This record gives sequence, C-alpha cells and structure tokens, in this order.
Amino acid sequence: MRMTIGAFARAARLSAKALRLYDELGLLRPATVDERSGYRYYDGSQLERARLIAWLRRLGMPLARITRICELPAGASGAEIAAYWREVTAETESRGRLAAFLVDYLSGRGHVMSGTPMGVRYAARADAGPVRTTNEDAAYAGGRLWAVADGARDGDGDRASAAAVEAMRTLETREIAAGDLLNVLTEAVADADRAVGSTAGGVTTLTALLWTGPELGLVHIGDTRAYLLRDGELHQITHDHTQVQSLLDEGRLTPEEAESHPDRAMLTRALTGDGAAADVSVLTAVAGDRYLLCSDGLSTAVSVAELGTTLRHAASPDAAVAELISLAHAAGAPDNIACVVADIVPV
Amino acid sequence: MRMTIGAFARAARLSAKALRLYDELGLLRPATVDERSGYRYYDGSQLERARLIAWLRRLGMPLARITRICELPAGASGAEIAAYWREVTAETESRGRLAAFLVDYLSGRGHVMSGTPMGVRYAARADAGPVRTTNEDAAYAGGRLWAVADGARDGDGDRASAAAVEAMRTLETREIAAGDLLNVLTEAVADADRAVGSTAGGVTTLTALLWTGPELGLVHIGDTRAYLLRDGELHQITHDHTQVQSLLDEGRLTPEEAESHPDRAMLTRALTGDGAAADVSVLTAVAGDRYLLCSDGLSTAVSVAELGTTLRHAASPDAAVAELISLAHAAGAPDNIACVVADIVPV
DNA sequence: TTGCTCCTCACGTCACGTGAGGTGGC
DNA sequence: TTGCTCCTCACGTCACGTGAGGTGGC
Repeated sequence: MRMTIGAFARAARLSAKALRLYDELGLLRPATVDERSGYRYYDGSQLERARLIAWLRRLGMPLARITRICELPAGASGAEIAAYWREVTAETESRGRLAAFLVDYLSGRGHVMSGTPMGVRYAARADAGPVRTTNEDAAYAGGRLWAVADGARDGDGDRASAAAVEAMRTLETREIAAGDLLNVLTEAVADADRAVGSTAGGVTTLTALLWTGPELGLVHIGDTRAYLLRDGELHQITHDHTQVQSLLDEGRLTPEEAESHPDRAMLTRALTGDGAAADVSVLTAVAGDRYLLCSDGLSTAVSVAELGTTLRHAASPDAAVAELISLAHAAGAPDNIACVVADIVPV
Repeated sequence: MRMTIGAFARAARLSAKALRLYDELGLLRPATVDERSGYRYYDGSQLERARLIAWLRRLGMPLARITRICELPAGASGAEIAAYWREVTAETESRGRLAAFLVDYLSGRGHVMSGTPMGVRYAARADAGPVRTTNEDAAYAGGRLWAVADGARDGDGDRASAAAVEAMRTLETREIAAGDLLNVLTEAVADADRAVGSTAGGVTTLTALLWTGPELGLVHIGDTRAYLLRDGELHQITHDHTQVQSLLDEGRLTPEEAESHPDRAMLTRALTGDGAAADVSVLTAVAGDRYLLCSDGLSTAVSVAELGTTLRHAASPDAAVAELISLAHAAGAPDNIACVVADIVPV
C-alpha cells in the first residue's frame, strides 16, 4: 500500500518534518522517492517501525539510541527499552533526592539559632570480631568528620573501605563556604568513589557525618547506618540501600520476614568506583545530641532497644563504643564491627 | 567581597558562559561592570542566589521558571519546587507506563497464535440499587466495546459517566490498523475526558475493553475494575486509583485495615475534563476467557471468592450479570452497580 | 481550474559547550 | 614581560515547529 508522506505521518502519528529528518538520518527511509518531484512514498508495511520510533520518541529516547534499537530483533529491543527506562528512573530518583533536600533546606532556612556555641566529643573503633580474622570495616572520628565503611567480603573490601574513609578525611581541613555544604559532600563522595575504583574491584558502603557548626552534613550509601539519640529517643536517620529494605518499602515483606531473609545483605547501592549515588543531606545539630554510626555487624547483632538503652546510659562516647562492641560480642556477632559515637556538647 | 566571573563561577559551580547568559536574561546581574573593559564583578553575597539557580538547573528546571522562583520568599519557593517536582514525577510515571507497555508488547510479539477464530458473547446492566434512586453508574456492552463508568455522587456524576461511555462508543465502528490499538485507545480516552469536561463539573471513573481479534485493549482510570476468569482462576487485571490502594502499595496499610478505611472511595485519578492519565494496555484473549467489568458497588459488596464462584458457574454472561447483582442486593449493597460480563468463545 | 499537498530552505527554540581572535590586569 | 583571565562573536548540539516561497498531482 503506497502512502504519501502526509498519509503516512497521520497513520504513524509523526510529523512530516520528523519523517524527513528520519529519512536524512537513515533511520526510516521512504520505500520510493519520485526522481522528478522529490515526493516521498512510504509503504504500509513500514508503519510498524514508524510507530515504534514514535513511541520511543515519546519516552524521550534520543534518535541515536532509537537507531540502535531498531536494528535489534523484537525480543532484544524490549530488553533494551527496559534498560533505558531503568536509567531514566535512576536518574530521576537521584534528582528527586536533590529536590527533596532543596525543599527541606528552603523551608528550614532562617530557623538557624544563634544559640550556645557547641563542641564535640567522639570515639571510634573497628573490631574484627571474635570469628573473623580479617577486618573489612573501617571507622574514623576526628574533630569534624565521623565515618564508618563496610567493605564487601569478596575481593578488595578491606582496602575499599579504608580508601573511602581516607578520601573523606580531606574534609577535616577543607574550608567550606556557608550554603556550600551539600556540594562539598557530593564532591567528597565522588572522590571516595574514585578512590574505591582504584582498588582491585573493591566495593564498600559509607556512612559519614561532617560537623560544620550547627549544621551537620550526612552522607550515606549502603547498609551501614546512622542513628540519632535526642531527648532520650533513638531515631535511625539513614535508609538502608538493600534489596530487603526495598521489599519492605513496597510492602512485599513484613519486618519479621525481613529479619530472616536469606539475601539480607544484598545491597542495591554502594561505592564501586563507577559513579556514586549516595544520599546526601544536612541536619541541624542540637546540644545534647548523640550520634551513632555503625556497620551491620552491630545493627544486626544488637536490637534497636538495646542500642537505645546503651546510648542513653553511657557516660561518654568512649564508654558507649566499648559497651556496644561487647554487647555485639555477647550476642555472638560473627561479623566485623565498625562503630563511631559522637556527642554535641555546649562549650 | 568582590569576585571576578571566574572565581564566582567556581564558587557557585556554574560556568562563566552560563553566568553571562543569566546576566543578559536579568536572572543574576553582576554587582558591578567595569565600563571600560566590560569585566563583570560579583559580590560574595550573590552566591546564595547563584547556588540556588545551579541546583534548580540540575533538577532540569527551565530558566523562565527559575526566574519566577527567585522572586519568591524562601518558604514559598520551597513549595514551588515541590510543585515542580510533583509535575516531573507525574510525567515520568506516565512515560513509565508507556515504557512498560512497550516492553511487554515487544517481548510478546510473534507469540500471536493463528488459533481458532473467536467470537464474543456479552451482557451489561447498570442497577440503581435498592437504596439509591439515582444512578451515577453506566454500563455498556456491544460487539467490540465493553465499558463501565462510575460518576461521582456530588455534581454531575450521572451525566459524566454517561458521556464517557458514549464517547467510547465511537470505537464500535472505528477502523483500527494493526499495531495502532494503543494510540486509538489513548485518543478515545482523551475524547471521553473532553466529553466529561463538557458536563458541569462532573467526574467519573472508566474501565473498558475493546475487542479486536485476539487483541483486547484495556483502558482504566479510577476504582471501577476489570477481572479475568481463565482456566478457572480469577485475576483482577486493573489496579485501583485510590488513596487506599496507594497506601497498600507502600505497605502502610494492611488489607484488613484497607477494608474499613474511612476514605476508601477517595480517588487519586479519574476523568475530570482536564487531561486524563488512564492506564492503557493490550491483552491477548484466549477462547474460554470470561471478563467482568464492574463498579465498586459490586466489588465492595461481594467478596472476590464469591465473584469467582459465580463467574465459574454461570451458564451465560446474562446469567452471570443477573446473579452478581442479586448477590450484591443480598449483601445489602447501598450503592449503584454497573456490571458487564463478556465471554470469548470459539466460532 | 482550484485547492490541497508536497518540496526545499531558513529561522526559532533551549541552555549551554567550545572554539576563535583579541584585549585587560597583576 | 609573561601568563592568566576576561571580553565578544560565532558555530555546534538536539529534535523538531513554523513559516516563506515555490511547485506537483488530481
């Protein structure tokens, strides 16, 4: 069935202008072109391809990628489209995190109290545990930066976690302009990710806090965690990047099922060296706050209730870290444990 | 603090080229411009605005909209950004539905069986129920189209549901090219939405099936439902667009809590006359399939188990419709009921 | 013959990136 | 004085939309 460009455009729901462009690019050539007049004639059998192109354009796919997909057999092209859409979703999610942060930041602005000047006290420990002889966990606490990282057991995990924490340590001395905290943290994570990439295939989680006055920057990727004890109540302030947490979020798993899930440790995000998608946010600290950063070696061995009790009663960060690690040992924790406790105190 | 364009660009994480454009557009003017050399000088206090612009650009917001947001006070600008992001999310979701459909379609292509030629048998009824005297529900069944619609009780609901179904009826006679079913359905929903818009503020749900050979187009928006009985098993093939369903999906509600939720009828999507976001998909019918379309008047009064039993045992679509409606009456259903049953039969 | 459709330029949109070629400031 | 930075064009990118001005086909 011979169709003019106009008829074909209407049937395929594309503009004539677009069809002329696709002809020029070689993406969709007319069946015949009249030599004298230059009129393009399409065949009805070309409609299927034209409609696929129209759909993919509506998805926002660039023409270069559409060209590649059109070369593929039907089964493979479906997989390619699914892959494209996963990319779009991932990118939208990462922009969504930025949007959420911005909204928070703009609504909270102006609330900054002059308040009492505050200082910090802190303690850190990375423990190989009673069972393992190697330590893939890293912990660090300094005047401004507190961090834990948990390297994957297979491969170069110990070096990956150490490299990530080491990269973050440049933040200890870096000057940070007001309002630039989020940018600085994002850059630091990118640096840490590159540092991880330079190990031989190492993978690690990272959870870190950066103290800059009442503002406290939080960076998080993987299943290490940050908790805040404020006014006697313990809050988990990070969200695990694990398969199990995703299933929980979607309501496809109950908390009880999650605890005994065989793939409990399967991460959905981590520092791998090829582009980090960490959560980055900014909190406002209050004198009296006590922060806990820890690897899953602690959070799976010790219940939230016990974490809370210990943090409430420990006299100092040092004491808290020591007690938490002996609690984990008492529970028979087979895994490495990284643990940092930091207090915000009036000065 | 006076800064050159280069220093300011580095601090704000924008390019010098971008800053020159923003100057020209009036979005971000330099504090001073040297008359002789044309050099731009910025003040440190302008960094906050520059950083906000940089963040919004990273979100993908057009400069025109950024300009409007920069005029707003901090609180209002947060709300505006949240509104923008909701738009982005809604648009991405609608593209995501298209992507999912495309992937399905391309993986399923080639599976089309030559098989036995198939015909259809169908019955429809819209019942005012024993309690109500008005009927906001509409039901229709013809040789190709089967549809139910449930108008909102306040306002022009009866006319809205009738208008939506009436608009869809043009599909009964419309010629549909192979592979064009999705486009045709999308257009028909847009027409139905416009028809609803021409009633005085009416709002309605719509669930419809269009029979075109082994392919069966499905259109769905709101809390009317479609079920499929195949091989003795009943499947719900639509997903309610209600608040309660969203809470269920997010795992914030158990199925038991959902049943007694006070806002059970609160819709998240419907035909309102200002742009429809209906789910559109294509199924492949099999001889022996029995389809049920119904309004919530039936699905809330009669359990899924009873629906299944009735559909399994009824000898004909007519008998099934009659039995389902008397079951609903027996359960004391106070609401209107729209109900369509259609069979795919070998000929 | 009259519309309608088709053709090819060519410019506009959007928000820049990336030179080219020249000058100002320390 | 030597680099470095700044300036203004100007073109390229992406996928078209929208004319202008002219011609082909029934």
